Amino acid sequence: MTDTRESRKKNQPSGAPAGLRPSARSDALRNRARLLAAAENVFASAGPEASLNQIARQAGVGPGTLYRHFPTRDALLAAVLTERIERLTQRADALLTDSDPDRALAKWLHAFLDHAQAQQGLGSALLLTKSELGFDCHQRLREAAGELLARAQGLGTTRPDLTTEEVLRLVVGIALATSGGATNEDGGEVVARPERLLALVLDALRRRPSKSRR
Amino acid sequence: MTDTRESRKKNQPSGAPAGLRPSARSDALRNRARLLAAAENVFASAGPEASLNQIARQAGVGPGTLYRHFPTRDALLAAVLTERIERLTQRADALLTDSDPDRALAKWLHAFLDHAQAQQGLGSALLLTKSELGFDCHQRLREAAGELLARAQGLGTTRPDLTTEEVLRLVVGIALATSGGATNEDGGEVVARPERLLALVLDALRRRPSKSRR
DNA sequence: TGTACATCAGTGAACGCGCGTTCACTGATGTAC
DNA sequence: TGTACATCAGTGAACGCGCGTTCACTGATGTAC
Repeated sequence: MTDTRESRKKNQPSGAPAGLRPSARSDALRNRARLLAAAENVFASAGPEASLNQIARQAGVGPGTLYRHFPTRDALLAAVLTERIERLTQRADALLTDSDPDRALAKWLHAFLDHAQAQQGLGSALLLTKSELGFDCHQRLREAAGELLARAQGLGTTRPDLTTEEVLRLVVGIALATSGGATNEDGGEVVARPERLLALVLDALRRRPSKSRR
Repeated sequence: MTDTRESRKKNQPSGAPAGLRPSARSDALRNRARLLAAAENVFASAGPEASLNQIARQAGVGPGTLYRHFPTRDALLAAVLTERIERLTQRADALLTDSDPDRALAKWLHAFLDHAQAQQGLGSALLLTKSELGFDCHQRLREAAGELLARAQGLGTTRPDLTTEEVLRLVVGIALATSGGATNEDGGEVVARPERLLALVLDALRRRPSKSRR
C-alpha cells in the first residue's frame, strides 16, 4: 500500500517538468498564475523570507494549493525569478545589435537595476547560484551581461580589467542600498537616487584616458 | 496601587539616561555587556531580525533580563550601532589631519566598508534615521564622512558634484551585495571581492582629467 | 450533443514550533549601621 | 570590620501569535461513451 503510494509520488515529478504541464486542468493553471502574481507582490514588499501562508491568502487559495504547485519556498522563488531573468536575457540579446556597445551596456544595466529594485530584498536573490534554487540565476545573468561587456571592452572605451561579476555586484549593491529598510527621506535631505549612483558606477567602468596624476 | 506602580515606572527612565547609569549594580553591568556582545554576534550572523530569545540564550541570560536592559529591539540595535559608529567617527577625526585628503577619504571608506560588512544585513541599519532607532546613525556618519569628502574636494582631485550621501550609499551597497545570502563561491569562479569593488568606486570619485570623448 | 464517472486539484482544520513579551517570584548585591 | 536589610536585577514558566507544513476529505474538471 504505502509502497504503491510512494512509487506513484516518485513518478509524478518526471511527468511534470518543473513548470506547468501541457495538459493541466484549467483551474490549476489559473491558481498557478494567481500564486505567481501574489508571490511577486509579497516577495517584493516583504522580501524573500515572506510568509508563504500570506502569499496563499493573497492569491485567494488554501495553503495546500500553494504547496501542490511549489513544494518548497525556493521552487516558488525560482519561478518568480525565472520570469524576470527571461526578460533580462531577451533584452540583452536585443541590445547586442545596438550600434554603440557602450550605450547598449549602459541601457542593459539600467534595466537590470530596475529589476533588482522591483524585488527589494529579492535583488540579492538574482545572484544566487544553483545550489539554492532549481537553476543558476547568477550564471544566466552573467552570460547575458558578459557579452554586452565584452563588446564594450572590445571597443576600447570600457576598462578591460572588469569582470562581469564585478559589474553585476556593483549594480545589485545600488539596488540593495537604496531600497527597502534603508530608504527614508530625512527631513529636507532626500536619499540618493539609484539612477545617479548608477551613473557614477558607469563612469567608473569607462577607461581612463590617461594616468594624469599618481 | 496601580497608580503608584505606574508612576514609579514612569520615573525610572528619567534616572537611567538610556545608557548604563553610574551607580549600577555589578551584575547588571556584567549582563549588559554580555547582552551587547551576544547581540553583536547574533545580529551579524542572522541580521537585524534575529531572535531576541536567541540573543538572551547566547548571553546566558533569561529573556526578561534582556528586556530590562533593552525594552525594544531597536534599543538593542541602537546600542550595538552606537559603539561602531563611535569608532568610525573617531577614525574620521584622526584622518582629518592626514596630509593627503584623497588618501584619508579612501582609508576611511575602507574602514566604513569593514564595519558595514561585519554586520551583514545590519549594514543597511547604518543608514537608518532617527525615526527608527533612538538616534540618527545616518546623520552622524554623514557628518564624519562629509568633512573628509569636503577636504578631498577642496584639493581638486575629487569630483566636486558628489554628495556624502551618495558615497555612503555606494559603499553600503558593496557591503550588502557581497555579504550574507548573496555570497557564494560558484565552482571555479569566486565572488567579486569587496575591496576590488571599493577600488572601482574610489576611481569613480576622482575628478575626470578631461572630457576626452563624447 | 448529453451524461456518468474517474481523476486530481483545492480545501482548511490541525499540528508542532519558536517567537516576542510578561510578571510573580527569587536572590544577589550594595549599604547603613 | 561584621551584619541585617532594602533594593532591584535576574529568572523562566507561561501566554498568545503566526508560521510552515500535512492530510483526509470535497468537489471541480475533463473525458469516454
